[in-house]
Amino acid sequence: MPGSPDPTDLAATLAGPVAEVAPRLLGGVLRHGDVVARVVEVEAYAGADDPASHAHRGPTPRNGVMFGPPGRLYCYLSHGIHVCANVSAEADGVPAAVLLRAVTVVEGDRIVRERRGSRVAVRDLARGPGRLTEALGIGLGHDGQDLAHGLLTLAPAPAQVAFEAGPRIGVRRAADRPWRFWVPGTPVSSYRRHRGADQEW
DNA sequence: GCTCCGATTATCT
DNA sequence: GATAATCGGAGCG
Repeated sequence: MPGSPDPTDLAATLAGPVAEVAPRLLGGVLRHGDVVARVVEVEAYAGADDPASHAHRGPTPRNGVMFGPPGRLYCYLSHGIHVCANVSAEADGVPAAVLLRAVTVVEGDRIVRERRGSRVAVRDLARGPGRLTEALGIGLGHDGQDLAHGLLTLAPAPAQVAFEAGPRIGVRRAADRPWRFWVPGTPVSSYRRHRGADQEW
């Protein structure tokens, strides 16, 4: 169907410059089996021009998905223990990804509780990239998965939701680049500057 | 090989 | 607010 692009087409939604398309994922629906959650916080990571990005120095075995087509899941292990989940962006061959930092659980609360613990505060169920993947049951085995079909999917919101922007959390380089986006009034991470963060911009 | 160091989190003061 | 835990990658020689 020619004309205006389908806003619910994940790959088309993510095909543009990552800092522009990242906030479009806010309000989107992330689903893994019976667990459904709404995306409320993301960060944009680009390629050679973004020194904070894994793809900054070119492709490696780990970051390969960032160089592939948009709409795939890029999973990596952080600090030896935490899995972080990203969605690849920009055209096939151009490295970029959107880090999923926080979601709010819409359905499947019981399953999430089994994974995260019954005593965890509601606001901490999936606030933070490591907690998010634990809550959704996302692991390194999901690296490279197409999020348009299957058990694990991401459906963009039909229309852009209101959002705010600020610097990315915990990055040493390009520390002032305002590439974190979140939905006001939802539980998101509190900002932490990296110790000895570079000046840039 | 070998070293350095996190796109984090839980726990402490 | 500050810091330890923890280990796979990336960078370098």
